Amino acid sequence: MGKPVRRRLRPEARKLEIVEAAERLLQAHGRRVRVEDVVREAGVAKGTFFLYFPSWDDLLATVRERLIAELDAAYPLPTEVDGPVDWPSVVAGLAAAYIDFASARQGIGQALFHSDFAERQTSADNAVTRLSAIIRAGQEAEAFGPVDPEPTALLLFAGLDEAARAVAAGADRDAMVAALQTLIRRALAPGKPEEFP
Amino acid sequence: MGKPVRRRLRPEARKLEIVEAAERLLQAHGRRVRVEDVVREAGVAKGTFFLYFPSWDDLLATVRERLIAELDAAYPLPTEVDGPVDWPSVVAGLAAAYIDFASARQGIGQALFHSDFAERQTSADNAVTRLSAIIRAGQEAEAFGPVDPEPTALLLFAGLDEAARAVAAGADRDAMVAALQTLIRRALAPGKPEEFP
Amino acid sequence: MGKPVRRRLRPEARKLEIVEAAERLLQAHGRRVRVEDVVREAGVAKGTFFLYFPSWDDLLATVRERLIAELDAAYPLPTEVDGPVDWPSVVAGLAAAYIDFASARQGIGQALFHSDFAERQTSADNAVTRLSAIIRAGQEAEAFGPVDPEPTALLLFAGLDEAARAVAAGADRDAMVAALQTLIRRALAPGKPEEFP
Amino acid sequence: MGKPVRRRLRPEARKLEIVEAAERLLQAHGRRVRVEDVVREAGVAKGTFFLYFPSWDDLLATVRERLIAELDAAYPLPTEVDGPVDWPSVVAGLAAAYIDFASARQGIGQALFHSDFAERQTSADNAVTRLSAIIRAGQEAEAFGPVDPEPTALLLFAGLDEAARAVAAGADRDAMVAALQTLIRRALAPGKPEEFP
DNA sequence: AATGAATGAGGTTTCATTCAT
DNA sequence: TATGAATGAAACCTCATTCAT
Repeated sequence: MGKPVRRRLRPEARKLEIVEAAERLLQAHGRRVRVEDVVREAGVAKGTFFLYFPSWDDLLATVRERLIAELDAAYPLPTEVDGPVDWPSVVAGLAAAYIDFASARQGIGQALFHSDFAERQTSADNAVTRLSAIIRAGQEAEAFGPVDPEPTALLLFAGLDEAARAVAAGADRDAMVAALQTLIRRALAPGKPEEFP
Repeated sequence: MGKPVRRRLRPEARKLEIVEAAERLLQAHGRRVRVEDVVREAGVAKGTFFLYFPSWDDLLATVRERLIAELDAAYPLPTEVDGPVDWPSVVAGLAAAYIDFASARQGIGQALFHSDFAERQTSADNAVTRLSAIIRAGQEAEAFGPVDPEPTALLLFAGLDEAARAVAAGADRDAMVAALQTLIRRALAPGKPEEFP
Repeated sequence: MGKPVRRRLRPEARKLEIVEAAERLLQAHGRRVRVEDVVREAGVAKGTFFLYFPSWDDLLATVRERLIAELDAAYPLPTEVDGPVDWPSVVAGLAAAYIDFASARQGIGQALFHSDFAERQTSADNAVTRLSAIIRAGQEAEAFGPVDPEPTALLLFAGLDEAARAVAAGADRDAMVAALQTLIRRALAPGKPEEFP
Repeated sequence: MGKPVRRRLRPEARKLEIVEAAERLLQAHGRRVRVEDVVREAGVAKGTFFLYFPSWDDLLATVRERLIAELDAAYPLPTEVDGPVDWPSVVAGLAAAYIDFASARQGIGQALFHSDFAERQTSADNAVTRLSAIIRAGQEAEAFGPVDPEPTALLLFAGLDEAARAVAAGADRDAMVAALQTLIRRALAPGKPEEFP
């Protein structure tokens, strides 16, 4: 009721409002969110959306960048730290943190990584790359066994992702975290292949 | 006058033709397949499709059931076999087999498990259940360590699924299988938790 | 008032209804006509339009083909006729006929030949080609002078087109026809170049 | 801090900058040019455009006036010259000049004369009026035959326009000019109607 | 006088589903 | 049982014009 007032904002502020509106909706409804929904949530006209995002995919790309930046900021790699690193603990800690982070952003993850958008992206697969870097670092420190880093990182990350989804869907978070940490410990434990039957 | 012959088939036969046409197309084109495509491939009219499948989702459900049945048939649980089972080898063999099975059906998997359809299903998660049953059986035979069967099965299955996708997308199949088998061996190896740092 | 009845027609009949509706509107409003207008005029749903014409351009292409076919049918080339042809009279007659034909279809002509659609077409320029064929035929019969057929046909056709537009816009039809016939007679009259100062 | 300097110009100067920017773009891209493009090229804000031109059509009207003025300045009527005028040569010269002038401004011509804008204008048809004045003058000097000046001017101008378009589109300029000059010579040649079969 | 953020009606196209035949 | 013509609700995107600053 009452005509919507035309609020004039600085471009970055307006763009941010739209992205945040989109994130709220994506979080709640995942892939199903449409431009129409976002502009209603953000309280702007349809044209305003396309003023800041030439296409829907550009919005998703922006959300994706923000998500990755947020993740990077929250859980920086311990590589740079001086002194010996307790790699098993680091990885276990990251795993728990990732589950909490990703399960709280399940809808966004779905829209970004399990949609047509994902197919169109030539994903740098940052998360997997990160994980395989950690595995290599741990191997160099002789904290981890001689597993093949890239495929193993891919497999473990799939587990991480699935765990987050399960937690978001209502699974027991603590059991999930425990299982994941056990899995990772065993997967990366030092020891020769033949010691594992 | 060139009027196409309307073949009158027994309902199950007609339904089967449609499902098989759908499977061929889903295999090739995944989520992108439309009703239009299926009826053309099956050589039936559009209305006929909805005669046998009240909605598109019902078709996918049927495809899903068949896929699971096929998997069950191809890789029956070794539980029933008499005599001692070499659990590690069984699991390793199943892993390789599953990758080959699923990577050859990547399009179907995408349409079934990574689409809006998947969301609407209250998946019984048969495959995960199967895997956790195997883990339990191995544990009873003291071939596997004391991991939590359900979550571990979920995580390992996520890895299996991702491995199949990667192979379908062109990754090195043998490296993938090797990494997966190593992961599973280590994950399920006997031994107390404290032996894994 | 009252829900629109769903009339089921044979595809050709329905397609024809849509084309004819489009022609009526194009005739009246030229380039301004939109899909929305056509479906309202034809009394069909929007989807029905795209059932028969994959895109708006396909409709225009169909209208174009019909227009050219109609023109060809109405004014067949006299080339095939036995016996000597009175070329000047033939051309004069065609000119008058073309003006009447095209001025009665001005809106359609605009939509087809003076719009973005025209730019997208690699026009075979049928009308100009026809005219230059006539000029060549008349030259072979020594009824016309030694003008360059192609460019001359292009120029004369531009005159024809403009004349039709002027008549459609309200100009004196008879004066226009007379001027055009005079122009053509003089343009094609036998005689060497130097006889024209 | 990098804030762009707002140049305060006399209104006519600012308006001129916009028009010239528009002309450059129209020349290059014809009908496709948008307000957005013009303001970027002119280096002004969008609102400024509408300060000087109440609507897009007003810009086009201004461009049109300038185009006609430029044409008038470049090729003044020889009417005012003392002494006998070689009318055929004058017209032939004008024809060649017009083709070169117009083909070099094809994009502008398209935007002005073959667009929705053209429809909305009640064109004074200056160019045609000019041409018919020349024909009358030549007739008074008994250099031209007894053709109807207005319609003939309209038809010949259509030819001129089409020739320019063809040349801009890549046709052989010299052949086009020659054909046009021949056409005009023959169209206006002295002689009674009955001498042309 | 000048800016540029904001608007929103309007345009084409897609496709699961319906229903007259 | 079978057909396939018909539907219409979305979906994304454009751009001349407005107006708060």
